[in-house]
Amino acid sequence: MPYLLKPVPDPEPLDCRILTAGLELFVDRGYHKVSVHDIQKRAGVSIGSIYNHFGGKEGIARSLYDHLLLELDELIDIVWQESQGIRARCDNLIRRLFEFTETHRHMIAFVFNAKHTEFLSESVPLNRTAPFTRLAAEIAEAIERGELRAVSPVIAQTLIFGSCVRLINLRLDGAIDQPLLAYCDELLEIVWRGLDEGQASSPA
Amino acid sequence: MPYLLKPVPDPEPLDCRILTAGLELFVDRGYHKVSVHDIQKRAGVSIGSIYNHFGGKEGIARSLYDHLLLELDELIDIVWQESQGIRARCDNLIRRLFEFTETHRHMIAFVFNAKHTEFLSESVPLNRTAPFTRLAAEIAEAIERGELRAVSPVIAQTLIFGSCVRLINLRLDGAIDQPLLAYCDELLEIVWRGLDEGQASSPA
DNA sequence: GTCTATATCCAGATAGAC
DNA sequence: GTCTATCTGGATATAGAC
Repeated sequence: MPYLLKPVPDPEPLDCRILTAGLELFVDRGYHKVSVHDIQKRAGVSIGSIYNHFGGKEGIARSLYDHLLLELDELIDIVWQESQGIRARCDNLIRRLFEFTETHRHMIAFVFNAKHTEFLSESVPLNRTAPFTRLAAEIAEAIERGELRAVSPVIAQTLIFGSCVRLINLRLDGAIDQPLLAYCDELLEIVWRGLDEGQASSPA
Repeated sequence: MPYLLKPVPDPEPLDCRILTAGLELFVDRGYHKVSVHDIQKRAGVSIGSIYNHFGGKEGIARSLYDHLLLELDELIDIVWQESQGIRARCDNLIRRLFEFTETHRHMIAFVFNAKHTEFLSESVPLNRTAPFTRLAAEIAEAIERGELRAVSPVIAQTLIFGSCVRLINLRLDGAIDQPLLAYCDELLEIVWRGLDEGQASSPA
């Protein structure tokens, strides 16, 4: 199982191998161009095992989706404990996401660079999942508290995380050559310049 | 043929019916969940005709992609003639894109809300197509001329069009209830506040 | 639980009449 | 050029041995 936050256990169990194989193939080729046989082959297990564990291709994708969203939620927990104030917290989170984009490419790509509604029947769209609604709520509350300018929450969310996700997309699509961290400070400075209460300043 | 800028001819020719049917089905169900038979049925033509005109399903998608990008490029022509200065031009363009999102949903969705690399073999990724590289170049030049703050071009592009595209995505995914025009002024004000040379001001 | 071999289905593509 | 009928490949899913 592809862990974003925890180390992978050593003699990797069968279901982890299946998930890892699926993740890599889905991201590299696109979900619809991957067959169960491809996954079976790469994972080094039989078709029977795949159907036993996950019930088929979509089951693998759904398991990956659920798992990675859970890890994202845990990441937010960590970040929210580490930092205080909406700005520092968002900075921290975005910086980590940019890092993970380089170090855990497949996982970030599966979450941010795929259209899940096209292969997960009845899946909640990404922006209604727990981590995303949570971030949306945090930003809305920060606006109410006066930590950010009094703008529409949806606009603030778009500016802050939309631009972050957009950069991740561009990087994963090969449109940006440098690691995203190279742009992190600049991006955040501009975003907060647009959204900060008070005038454009940049306290760390 | 689904025209973004011109009216549709009245006794709609056969190849237009095919393209329109394909566009609607691709957007509503997702490319991979549409069969040539579905398109044939909805367009009211035979399979043979589809293969004659477009060579198959992918041919339809490619034709749509090429055509819509061309129309987007023409739209930029129009906008660039109508307005002067990077800010007014971007405002104008974004406003029109937001309008089209309401009035020409399928076309906007096909261009901005689909992963073309997943079904068009060897297709240029969206951000390397003519209209997008053109916009990127315009922004980079505006920065050089001093019309915008001296930031990395890729960041400025992300802020301006990334946030615009992101809002379109959210709207098309049903995450935003109001027409995007309701947010247009607010979005642009914040974006330019972050990017304008001189201090945050808002000349119409 | 894991495997191989096999069945079933359906999408993409073609052939050939009109 | 347009149509119907048909072929073929490949994917999902299952059956049944081990």
